[in-house]
Amino acid sequence: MQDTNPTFSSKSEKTKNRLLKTTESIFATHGFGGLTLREVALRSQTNLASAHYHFGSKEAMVLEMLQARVRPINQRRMHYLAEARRKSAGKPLSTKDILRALILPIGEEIAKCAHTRETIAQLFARTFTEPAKFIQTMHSKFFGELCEKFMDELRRTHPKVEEKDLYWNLHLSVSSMLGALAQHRRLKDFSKGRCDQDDTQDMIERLITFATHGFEAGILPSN
Amino acid sequence: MQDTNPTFSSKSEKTKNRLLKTTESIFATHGFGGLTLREVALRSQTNLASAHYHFGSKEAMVLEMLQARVRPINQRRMHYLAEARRKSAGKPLSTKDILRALILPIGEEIAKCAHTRETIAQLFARTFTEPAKFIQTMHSKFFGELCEKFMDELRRTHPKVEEKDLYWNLHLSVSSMLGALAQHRRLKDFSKGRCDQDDTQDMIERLITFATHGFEAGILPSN
DNA sequence: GTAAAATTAAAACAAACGTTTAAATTACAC
DNA sequence: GTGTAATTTAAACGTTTGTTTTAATTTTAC
Repeated sequence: MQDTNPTFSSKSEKTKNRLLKTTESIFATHGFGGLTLREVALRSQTNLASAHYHFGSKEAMVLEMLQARVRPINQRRMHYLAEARRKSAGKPLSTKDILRALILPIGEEIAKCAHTRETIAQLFARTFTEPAKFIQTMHSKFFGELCEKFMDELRRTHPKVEEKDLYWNLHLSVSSMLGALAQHRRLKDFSKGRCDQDDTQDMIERLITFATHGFEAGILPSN
Repeated sequence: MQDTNPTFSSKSEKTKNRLLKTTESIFATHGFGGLTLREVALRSQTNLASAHYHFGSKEAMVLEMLQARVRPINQRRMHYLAEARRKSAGKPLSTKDILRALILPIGEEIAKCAHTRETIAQLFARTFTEPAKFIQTMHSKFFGELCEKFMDELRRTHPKVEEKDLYWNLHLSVSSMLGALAQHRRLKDFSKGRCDQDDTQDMIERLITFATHGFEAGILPSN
């Protein structure tokens, strides 16, 4: 609560944008309950009332911030999937291609925001673990449809595999991705600096490899 | 906040135990910030002040509840590791044996508490994602040492693999486990009932397979 | 330049929170 | 049974929260 980061939101920026950026930063580290409108106002150099003026409520402000982050990522996921299908010329995609389309856009988004690379990972993960009901609702809306698109692709690639096994291993793949993001800090703590946790590219590649082989092992009849 | 579950804590039980059980239930679903002493008192059929009388503070109460859950799990992890080493008679363990020792105790703990099977998974996951600082501190204490024990074992099994790669893939294995627990509900939502999410045994087996193959793929020189 | 609209600022509100206090009740040793 | 400690209860306290209100200021349009 007492980080005194200025959150580098210069006054020149529009107020609404400063509010969103500050909200993002605080939400990532402190969660929805730990985010205070008074601290948002302080760090974004605005007034306490401006959050309500621009968004109507604390909930609405956080929701808008989250959607602004999630939407482009999901669009890029669909883009990668479409591109892969175009290249494959009708043949089913590989498991790795599908999971890459799922995971890569997250890495790209992290790489984009240079100044908040450490906390942006937590932001996405928190979207999934936040207890607040309105966030879970948003989450269902955003990912319900996406999930079915990916399932369609997985069914095409693995036509003989039971539905149940596909769901389970997609679930595990998504979970490993989110878990890795959420626990990103822990890697530094426990490895005592032996891992370069700031290398986003490296992390994404590791994640894709991990998920792909985990997935394929899980849909085998034996084992 | 307005679940009216009685939390089935009969008055016959000692007050302190009723408080801990109720705390566990609410913390799992609402997190630390969402847990209210007034609701704990209500659902455990005690007084608002009793939390402070028995534990000193809200923080101390939650901490005690968490430690009571985490400690036996970690003990069993060490037990499985020791047992595997005994059976192997000096030879290095398989990756699967090591990860099984890590994952299996969670499943056993979930299977034990029949009435809270759905929420207990969230409980463990929340331990890792909670923003509250005192929880992160506890977490470091409890898992820092454990992590090194597992790393020792992994080094023995994979002597030629770089330290960095072992850390990363242990991290990914733990992450997939926690992610799967945290997102347990989502599986039901997205699979529309096609997955039996209540089969703990099945979940654990899937997790072990997923993590093992993900891990081993991640420490290969190529790929 | 001026009126209207949009935005920012300051102050106060009611509700909810963890905590404390002090009295009432229960449990237990002798 | 009596007295002492342990426990439970009820009430209040001081903060902090999101929100609302009202006034001041800035921006925009003509």
